[in-house]
Amino acid sequence: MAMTRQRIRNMEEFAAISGISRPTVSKYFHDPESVRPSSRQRIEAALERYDYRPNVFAMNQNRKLTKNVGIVVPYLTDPFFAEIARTIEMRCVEAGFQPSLFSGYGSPEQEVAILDTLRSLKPAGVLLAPLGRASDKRAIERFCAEVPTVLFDSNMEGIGEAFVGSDNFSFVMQTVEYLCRTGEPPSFFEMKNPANPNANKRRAAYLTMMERQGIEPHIIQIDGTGWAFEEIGKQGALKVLAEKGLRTDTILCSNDRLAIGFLVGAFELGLKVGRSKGCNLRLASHDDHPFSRFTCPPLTTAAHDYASVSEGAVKTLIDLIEAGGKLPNRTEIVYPARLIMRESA
Amino acid sequence: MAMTRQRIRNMEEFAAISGISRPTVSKYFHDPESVRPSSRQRIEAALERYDYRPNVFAMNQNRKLTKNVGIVVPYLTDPFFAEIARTIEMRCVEAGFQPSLFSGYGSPEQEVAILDTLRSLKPAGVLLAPLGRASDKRAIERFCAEVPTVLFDSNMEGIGEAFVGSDNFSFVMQTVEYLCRTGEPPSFFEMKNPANPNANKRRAAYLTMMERQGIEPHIIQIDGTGWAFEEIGKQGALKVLAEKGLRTDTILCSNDRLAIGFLVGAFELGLKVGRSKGCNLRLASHDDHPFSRFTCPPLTTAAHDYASVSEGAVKTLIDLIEAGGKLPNRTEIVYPARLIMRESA
DNA sequence: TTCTTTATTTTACGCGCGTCAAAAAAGAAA
DNA sequence: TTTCTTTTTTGACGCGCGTAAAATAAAGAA
Repeated sequence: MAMTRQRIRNMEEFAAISGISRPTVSKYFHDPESVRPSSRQRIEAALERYDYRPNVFAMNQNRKLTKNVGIVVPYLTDPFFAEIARTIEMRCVEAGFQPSLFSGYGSPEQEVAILDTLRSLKPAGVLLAPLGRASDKRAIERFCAEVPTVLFDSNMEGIGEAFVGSDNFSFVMQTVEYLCRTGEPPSFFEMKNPANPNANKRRAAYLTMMERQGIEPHIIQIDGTGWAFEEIGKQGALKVLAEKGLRTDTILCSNDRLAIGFLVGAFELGLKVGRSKGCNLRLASHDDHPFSRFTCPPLTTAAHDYASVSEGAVKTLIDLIEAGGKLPNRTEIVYPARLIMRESA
Repeated sequence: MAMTRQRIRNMEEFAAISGISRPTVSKYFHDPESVRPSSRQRIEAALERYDYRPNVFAMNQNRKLTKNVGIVVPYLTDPFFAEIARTIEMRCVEAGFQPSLFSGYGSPEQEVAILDTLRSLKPAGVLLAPLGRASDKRAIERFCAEVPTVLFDSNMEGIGEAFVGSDNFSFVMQTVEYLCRTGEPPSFFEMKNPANPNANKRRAAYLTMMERQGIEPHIIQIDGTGWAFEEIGKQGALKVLAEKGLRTDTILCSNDRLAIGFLVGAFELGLKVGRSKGCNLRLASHDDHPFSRFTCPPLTTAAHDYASVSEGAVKTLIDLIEAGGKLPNRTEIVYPARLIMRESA
């Protein structure tokens, strides 16, 4: 029990109390094995009596290589990003780094403000999931030139030392193949102006897949801006269903959040979604959003390999850091999706 | 366009370039109005040519009162906390503070680690939503004694300078009253060992409300630990419904996440939830979780006054900071809930 | 026991900036 | 123009810690 007989203000005070010089104490905190056992004992004895922890930010002030890692996501309120941020954070901690999490909540200005703050943090490296189209590319490029950065989730050509994400084609390939095999071919449901580059790749993949199967593609693009995807999906569904704008009974949403909204729209109109008999619609989607298993019906979707992406991203970043911040050539790692069949399709 | 002809490393370099002494530049960044117009012009001219930003962490190193604010939530992957963190963050930025967001993801050890990191940040104040029962009360108490802290969402008696949250009784009062008035009285559905103190208050409120109406209360407590409330709710629903453990057709969940799980369980068993004719169950809940309007059917729930809570928390913290970190007596502000009638009940 | 060699510790300085007291400049009054 | 005030600016030091080089202690060889 580290009792506080007296508050220790800094390493100097703590060193005085433990009877060791401050630099040695500093070495101890950097690596307890690096000091003589006798010193170590005295330090640890003092640590028992007075609880003291070095100031992380003062540590990084003058350190060549810090243990800080910045994690930047576009929108933390989206459980998809929250979940991937969580796993990445935990892996960073396991690897002995101290992660700091940031979200710009959809604002490009906030995004560059975060990068500026991050510079002050002198991170050993940064894991950045950029906003996408709305991002200030110049600012991000400049940042990546200064700080070892690995992009994840959404790629920006040539920016950052590496990219780790999911293989969008693999997502769409599996869902389209599954839907075509087990029923009518799907229409593709998406936002007209998606902010995220993955959306474009998924559309392209849909077109390719339909062409391969010799089926005329059908894309439904709905209006809406911002990050309220569920609401956008719902409104889109109400509109499309009212206009009878469907060609088949099967819909493939670009992502789960749109699908979640679509489900509500369909529900409101009294339509039954599912693959069983008596259902009016089949609905599938992509991402395996944390909530997609708790919708009614649960969503059939192509799942990110969350574990691999987060592990891969952190591993790539650590390699990058150990390589001194530069990689011989920009690597792109993408993990395939896994089809998850639930009730909705 | 701040072009970088030459990277500015620190304020010294920047001061040299702009032809002003460093301390004056420092003053400028603290308050541009505080320096002579001629100096200001020269600084801003230099700012146009060389983009430089002071190191935030070095700034705070030696500052009497920083502009840092720490925000700590128990589980950021829960959209409820993500949403409240987002609004709080934005209000802090508006008020001229720099928020840093932390989540312990349910781990008490992580929670105290975060508090230790926060000490290093020398925050002007901290907004803390503690884990609850699992928290290391001693550690939190010590922290609050050192750093001006306002608790939010979940209260801990006597800890922190103030508490801002929602009035649990108001939540339950409204849902119980509504359910009783429009149909059969509800059974109360909750976890057996809730980690969050709000859960206990809600149970107590349910008992009080039922007593007032002269109706025998009926509480269903389900097993489960951790933060996977939806799954717990689903399993609980499957069990309760299979055992026909309901007394009426109406269920009131302690919180929306349990309710979301309950909905899936009911769906799986082919039960229709809703207030319209032909439905088997009515289900209501508390929180107005961001997803509760996108469930099928959308959830009837008592909504947190998100805006008031976040505004009140930030305002209280700023008052606390301006009062020098101590308030004459510990204040507790709770905002009433607002009943939101949707399809589920 | 004495001299090397090597492992530790200490000395001294730096990181990027805040802040106070002293000095200089600007402005007002004479 | 000179003198006195009132800003501004600047010099000097400190924050809490990292780190290279110098000094010391421990260990081994002679």
